[in-house]
Amino acid sequence: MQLNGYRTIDDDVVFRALADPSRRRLLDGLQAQGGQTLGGLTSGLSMTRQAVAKHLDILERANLVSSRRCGREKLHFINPIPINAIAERWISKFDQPHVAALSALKQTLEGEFDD
Amino acid sequence: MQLNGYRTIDDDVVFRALADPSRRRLLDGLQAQGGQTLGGLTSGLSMTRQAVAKHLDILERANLVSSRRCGREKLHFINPIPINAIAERWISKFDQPHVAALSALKQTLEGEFDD
DNA sequence: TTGACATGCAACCATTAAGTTGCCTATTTT
DNA sequence: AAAATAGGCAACTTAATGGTTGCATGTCAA
Repeated sequence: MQLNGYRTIDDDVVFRALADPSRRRLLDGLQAQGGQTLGGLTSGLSMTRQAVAKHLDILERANLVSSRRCGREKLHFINPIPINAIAERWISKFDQPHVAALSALKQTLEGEFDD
Repeated sequence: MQLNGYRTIDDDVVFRALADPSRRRLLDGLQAQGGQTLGGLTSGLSMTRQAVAKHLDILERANLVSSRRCGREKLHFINPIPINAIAERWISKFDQPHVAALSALKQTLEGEFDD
């Protein structure tokens, strides 16, 4: 388990990254299709490419998105781990333990049908 | 299941409320002890009472905190439901189901030993 | 090699947001 | 009633943030 100080800082970067609706939409887009380029993500977002680039940078710093340079393109991928970690930490932090446990169990059971 | 438009708006209010570290600390405080007053929450936060009041207002609007007037005092309580809902929605939204299920199970088991 | 395409970088602008100060209202308490 | 306590309201300051424009760099294709 991590030290509290570090955890707080990490949380802060992630929460702030998630606070903007445009960034959440970008995550939606990357969830729908991984490996999209900056230009690809920009088209349809009624925002300049540069603005999208800034958002992607924030998402990358929050470790919510990872990217790979490929020639003159940069491919972006969603990184679900921090979202998962933070969400679960907050469930266990702010919920009555039994509620969290029940939800977790429900999730667990539902998960069995997916593979 | 809610309509997507409404959900997005709700999400936005909650995410923005959670984006500020002072507000997350307030939630921590209310989790540790419910029914605290504005003044009580202010003491120890190196912030003016008015600033705390603004934060509490934002948390209330996000439905993360509820309050009850009691004489000249206002008592505040954490409302875990939206956190739970949003966290779970994001787990299922952005994670491979089996990863979420495994983590959830792990959390459930470990949760028994947590403070 | 030249032009087109994909991205990077930097300055700038407008708005929001966090926090402050100052004052007012309401409820206790003595 | 008067003083003390708890909170509400509003204007203001400052810094962060989301977005823009303009130009530079790197890569691919003809």
